[in-house]
Amino acid sequence: MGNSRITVREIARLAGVSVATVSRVSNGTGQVSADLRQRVLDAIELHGYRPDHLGRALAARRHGALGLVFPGLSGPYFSELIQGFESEAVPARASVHILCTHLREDADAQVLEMARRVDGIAVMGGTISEAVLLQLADLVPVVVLAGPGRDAVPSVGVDNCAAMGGLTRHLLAEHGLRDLAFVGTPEGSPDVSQRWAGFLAAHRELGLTPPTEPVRVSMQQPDGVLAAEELLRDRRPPEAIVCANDEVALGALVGALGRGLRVPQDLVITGFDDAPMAALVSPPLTTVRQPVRELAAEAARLLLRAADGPGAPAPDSIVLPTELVVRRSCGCSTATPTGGTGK
Amino acid sequence: MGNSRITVREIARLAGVSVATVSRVSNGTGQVSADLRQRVLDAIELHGYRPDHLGRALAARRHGALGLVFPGLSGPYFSELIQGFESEAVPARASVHILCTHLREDADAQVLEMARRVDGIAVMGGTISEAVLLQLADLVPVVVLAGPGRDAVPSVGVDNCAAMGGLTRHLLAEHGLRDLAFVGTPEGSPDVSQRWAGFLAAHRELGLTPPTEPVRVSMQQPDGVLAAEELLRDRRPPEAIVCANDEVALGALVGALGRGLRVPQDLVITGFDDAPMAALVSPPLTTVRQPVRELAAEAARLLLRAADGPGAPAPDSIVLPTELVVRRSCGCSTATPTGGTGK
DNA sequence: ATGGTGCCTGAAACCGGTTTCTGTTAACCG
DNA sequence: CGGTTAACAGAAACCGGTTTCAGGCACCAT
Repeated sequence: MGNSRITVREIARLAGVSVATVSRVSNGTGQVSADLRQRVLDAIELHGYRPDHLGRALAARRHGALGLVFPGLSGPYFSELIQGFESEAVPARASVHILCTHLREDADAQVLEMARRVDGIAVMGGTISEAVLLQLADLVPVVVLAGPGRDAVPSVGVDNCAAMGGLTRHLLAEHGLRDLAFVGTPEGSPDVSQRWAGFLAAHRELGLTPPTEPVRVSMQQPDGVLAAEELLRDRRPPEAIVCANDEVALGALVGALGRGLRVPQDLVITGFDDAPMAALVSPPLTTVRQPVRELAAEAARLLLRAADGPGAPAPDSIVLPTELVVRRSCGCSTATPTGGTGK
Repeated sequence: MGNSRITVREIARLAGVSVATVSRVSNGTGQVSADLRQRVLDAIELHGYRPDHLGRALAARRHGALGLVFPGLSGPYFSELIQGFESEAVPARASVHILCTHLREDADAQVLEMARRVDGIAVMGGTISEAVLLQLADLVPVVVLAGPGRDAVPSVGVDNCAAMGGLTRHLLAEHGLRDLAFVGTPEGSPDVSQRWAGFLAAHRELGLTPPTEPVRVSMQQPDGVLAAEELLRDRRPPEAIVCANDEVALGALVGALGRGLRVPQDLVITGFDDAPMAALVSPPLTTVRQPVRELAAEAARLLLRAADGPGAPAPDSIVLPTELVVRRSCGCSTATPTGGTGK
């Protein structure tokens, strides 16, 4: 490991100035004569001085870091999320702490612990209890990602209910399908809960009877395979499988193809998210595009702003638009006009 | 946002003791009489005092955080990696900073910046240049994950070359296949590079001629679909597609099934990693199991130890064993004896 | 010459903890 | 009872920066 740390006082001594002057030069704040500035810069350069992050953070009472909390990361969704978040955080010189609670029991304690190390936290909806969320919001600016906000906690998300409603209507009205299964666990996250609600609402709007229960599985690709097997083993399989996200849909697709079924002729499958794979599988997946990156970027922006000015940061909730992406897995032959479901 | 911060001095004043005593109580260090201890604990409890992380970190000259750097996160591999890393870091009360360089140009600067905020960094092999790696190692303990170490930089990984050699031999010798394609970009990461080397070596051992070039694609599922299409469009498609990881293999499988081919009768496909999906698709994927979680956990342990005692931390490199997992996608009818390829 | 103004500069206080060092007190021992 | 020792408590220094505050100085107008 390298040379021991060099401090401001060290540089000050070497340049024959005060620490205040060194600080002013290294931050570009305040006025310093050209002469001294150069002496200081030379000393800094010569000894490779870099101000210590901790000292600086302590003085500024600011960590220069944002936190991101979600249940567990898997799949393209979280990848996009993190990238969107970083795209805002990094230019603001804030590092990103990630915590996946992954159903651990001590998740609450860990989130609270994180609150003491960052300037703001974005929490995926449904990750922590409401009580802890409020407790958290009392410590540090918080925004809920893809979930409902609270009084003092703004949220960033999309209108899942409307989006899934649009997709479901497409299947019911334009394709005349009647026997739809929904795969996903509404209790698992607000996202899925709203999508299930939209699925039900679309049925009722058209005077149809939706299935009473969703097929409850977790949200990853392997779970889609399992769901497909469960549904197709049935003596009376559904006409369509409406999946709560693309990953499950891809799993279902693999499961269906593996059983020798043709999609969409024998079975219609739809997803949600418009992951990169969705366009590439055959048949390409009908789904709903969600601006995940923008969602996360928006959350980061909100947090940075709140961390900057503690003055009435207007905890508005933000809803970004989605877009129905019609491809072939629903039975459409070619790209039909895709309708935006914004807000 | 909550009440303004309470400090040690505040608690000390309220409890009628010195700050030293408060510190001793809140850390459990040193001796404090039962009387004073109780007074302090009461004050702490009453005002909900939690020592400030920055102040503490500054005094300890230690961030209480580890960094994890990789090119970009996608798929189950990184998910496992992060979880393994966290499984060691969190109990040690260290938070995890994540940086995905994702081919950004300023990646070097960002990694260096991260070095000033953490006590140690694990870098995925091939993420940053060797020069920067050495520079980094001069600032903070570093370990290379899944890639070659340097003199002063220990590494944690598996013997990819031997593992892929074993898999390739299985296809060549036991299944009598002759025309194998390799999908993956050796230049992209040390991992793939070694797997390609193992693929070539197995051919030569058996006196066979390997293909001269791999099919160069990126390592995600959509890329596997593309690779399959490219290979199968050929007038003389290969007998088997050996993929550099499971994600690409799953993509290839989807691509092949989508074209109406039967696996393994018409085409053999193998993966690498043993992702959860690998066992669930049909046919289940023959692959190599890598202890990703343990790899990451080992890296975290190494870093924590190095951060603790700067005294000669023995930068040993660690190689964990892999296991050939034979399933049906290679043509084996049932689970045959699986041979461990350890070290 | 005098007073006012603005630019630089450095001493010192501050951020919020930990730790050393010194001093007091009580216990224990011969 | 005198002396050594251990336990305990607090003042002050320290970690490495930033920022306030006051002073010195040159320049200008009166």
